[in-house]
Amino acid sequence: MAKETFASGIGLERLTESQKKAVLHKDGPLLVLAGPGSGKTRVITCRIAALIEAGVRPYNICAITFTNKAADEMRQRVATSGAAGGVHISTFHSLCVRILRRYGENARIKPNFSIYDDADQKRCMKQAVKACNVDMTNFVPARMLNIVSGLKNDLEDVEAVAGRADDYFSKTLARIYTAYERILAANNALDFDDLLLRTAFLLRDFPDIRAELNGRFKYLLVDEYQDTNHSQYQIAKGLAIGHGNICVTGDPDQSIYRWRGADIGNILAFETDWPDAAVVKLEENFRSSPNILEMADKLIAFNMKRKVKSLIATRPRGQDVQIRGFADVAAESEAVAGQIKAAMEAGANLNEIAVFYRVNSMSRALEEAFIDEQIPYQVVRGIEFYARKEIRDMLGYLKLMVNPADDVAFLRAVGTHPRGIGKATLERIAGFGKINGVGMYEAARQSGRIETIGVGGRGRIAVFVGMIEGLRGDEPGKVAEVMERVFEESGLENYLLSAGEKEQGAVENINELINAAGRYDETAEDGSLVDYLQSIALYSDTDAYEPASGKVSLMTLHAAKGLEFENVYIVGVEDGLLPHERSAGSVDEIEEERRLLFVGMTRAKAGLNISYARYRTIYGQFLRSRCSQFLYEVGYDEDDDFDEEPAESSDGKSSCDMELEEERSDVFAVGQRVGHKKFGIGVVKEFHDLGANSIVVVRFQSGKTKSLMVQYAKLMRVRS
DNA sequence: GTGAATCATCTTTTT
DNA sequence: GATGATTCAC
Repeated sequence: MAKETFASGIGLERLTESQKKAVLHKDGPLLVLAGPGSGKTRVITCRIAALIEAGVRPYNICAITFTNKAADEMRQRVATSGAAGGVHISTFHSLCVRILRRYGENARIKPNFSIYDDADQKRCMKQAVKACNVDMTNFVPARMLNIVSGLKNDLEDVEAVAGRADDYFSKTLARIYTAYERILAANNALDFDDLLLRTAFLLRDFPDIRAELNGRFKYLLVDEYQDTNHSQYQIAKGLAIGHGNICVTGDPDQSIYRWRGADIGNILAFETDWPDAAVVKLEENFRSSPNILEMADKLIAFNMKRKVKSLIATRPRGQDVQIRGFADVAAESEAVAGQIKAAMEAGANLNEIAVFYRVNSMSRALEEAFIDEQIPYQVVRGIEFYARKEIRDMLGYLKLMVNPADDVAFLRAVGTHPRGIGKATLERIAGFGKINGVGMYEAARQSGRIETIGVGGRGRIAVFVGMIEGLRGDEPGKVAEVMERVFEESGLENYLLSAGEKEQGAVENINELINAAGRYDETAEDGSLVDYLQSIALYSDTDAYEPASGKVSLMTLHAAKGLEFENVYIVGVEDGLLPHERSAGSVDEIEEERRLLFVGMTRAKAGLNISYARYRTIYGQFLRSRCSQFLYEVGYDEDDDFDEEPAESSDGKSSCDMELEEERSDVFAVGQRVGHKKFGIGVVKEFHDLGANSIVVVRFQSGKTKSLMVQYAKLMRVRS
C-alpha cells in the first residue's frame, strides 16, 4: 500500500492527509464522518480502487448507496477509475431484492414476488382495514400504513406487535397488521419495507446464508449511513459480522429521513458497535465559499442534539448569500426566473443552477415563470412517469403474467379499458376466489363455475384469461418485445388509438416505456421479466435527474442530497413550509427541518439565494405567510428588506388586498373562485344577472352554500 | 349491470 | 388541483 499512485491513475498526492487515511485503511471497521463538500464521493471511489489495488477481488466488494442514481454514478466513477467491473454497487433495496430472489425460498418467499409501491400498498391496507370490520374514520388506511411501515422499519413483525398489544387501539392495530400481511402473502407480494425486513430476518435466522454472504461480500461500504433505519442497520451488521470489514460514511448533520425511520443513533453509535473502529473526520469543505459556509454553520449550530463540528472553508471568499422576501409566490418565481434568465444571457451554464423547495407542489409556480422566460428546466420527480395511469396499466399486465397470484395486478389489467367486465362481475370473481382459497386470476380461469355470472360475462372473462394465457405461453423474450405484444394483444393499443388525440399522450408514454425497456434489455445482466419488474419498482423519479441536460434543475430539498451546483436558489423558506407545519410538533422534527435547509444551503458552490413569499396560495387559499424562523437564526432581519414591497399601504391594507380589490367586478362566472370576509373561500355555483340586484350562489369551503346579493357581499375574486 | 360524470376530500419529504 | 368514491345516466 506504499505506492502513491494507483494503476487507475488516482493520485494519492491530490488527497488531503485525512482523505488518504480513509482511502488506505484496508481491514476492519472504519467510520468516515464527512461534512458537506468534503470530497466524500471521491474518497469512496478511491477506496474501492485502493482495495482492488491491494489485491481484493472486485467481486468481493459491496458498496451501498442511498439512491439508484448515486449507485449509477458510482458505478461509472469506479469503471473510469480503472477498477474492473464486478464490484456490487446498489441501494439497500436493490441488494435485498437480489438476496431474496436467491435465498428467499428458505423463508417461503417465491422468487417471482411482486413489489408493491405505495398505491398498491394503500389498496391492500384499505382491504385489510375493511376485513377487520373497524371504523375507517378511526383507522384511516393511510395512517395505518404509516404505522405499519414504522413497525417494519423497526423490525417488529406481527407476532411482536400482537404479543404486547394491551389496549383497544394496539389490539386493533395488530389485527389490521395481520390482515395486511395476509393479503400481501396471498398476492405473493412484498412492500418496500418487507424487502428490508425479510432480508434482515433471513440474515438473522439462517447462519449459513449469512456466512455465504459474508464470504461473497468481504468488504462492505455504506454511504449516507446517517440515514439508515433499523432494518438497514441490521442488514449492514449481518453482512459484515463475519469479517468486520465495514466502512460507513455519513454526516449526522445531513440526516433528513428520520420520518422514514432513519436513526441518527446508528452513526453516532458506530464506535460502540465496532469498538476497534478507526474514525476519520473530513471537515474541510472544498465546495462552497466561506460566505455560504458561515451561514450554514450558524444555522446548524441551533441544533442542540448534535456533535459539534466545524466546517472548514478552503475556497476564497465570494458573493454574499442573498435573502429576499416577495409579495407573493408569483413575484418570487418571476424574480428567480428573471435572475436566472439574466445569468443565462450572460452565458451561465444551466447545469450549474438549481432551485430547491420543500414540497413538490411548489414546482408549479416556478415552471410557469420558467416557461414565460423560456428557460429550459427539468423537474426532478415532477411528473412521476411510472405512476401514470397508462404506464401502471401496462405494468399491470406484465405483473399478472409473472405473478398470477397478484390480485392488484389482475384488477389493474382488467380495468385498463372497458371490456365488459365491471364492478359486480369482479366482486363475484373475488367472492369465488375467497371461498375457494385462490386468487382472482385463478378464479377467473374457472369462471365457468361461477353461477352468478351470466353467459355473456363468462365469455368476456374467458377472452381476457385466454389473452393472458397466450402471452404467458409465449417464449420468454426481450422485455421490450413482450411489452409490444402485450400492448397490442391486450386491446389497449386499439382502444387508445381509437380514442384519438385525447389519448395520444398515453400512447407516446407507452412507446417511451417500451424504449426504456429496450435500454434495459441491452444493459441488464439478468434480462428476465421478473427482474425487469422488480428493478422498475425500485426506480424513483429522482433517478431521472440528468446532470448534463443543459437545463436548470428543480427539485425538493430531499432530492438535492448528494448534489452540488454553482448557483442555488431555495424558495419558500417560510414558517409552515420550512419548517413544515406537519413537522413542527417536536424539537426533533424542527431540528430535522433545520438540517434540511442546511443540506440545501451547502449544495451551493458560489451563489446562494434564499427567498420567501409574504402571501402564498395553499390548498386554494390565498394566505398570509411569514418568513421562516431559520432566517432569523442566520441573522436576517425582515425590516431591512424594503425593496420589494412596503409592509402596509396608507389605508392600512397590504398590497395584496389591493390587488384583490382591483379585480372586483359585478359579474361572476360559474366555477369562479371567490373570497368572502366572513365565509372565506368558495366557488360560484350560480349567477343571476339582475343588474344592480344580481344574485350569486356560492358554495364555501366550510360546506355551506349561500345566496348572496352581489352589491352587499363584497366578494373578491381569487386566483385558483 | 356498466361506464361516465360529478362530488368530496386531502394535500411533506421517498426507497 | 389531483384522486377516489359516489351518484347518475344508459
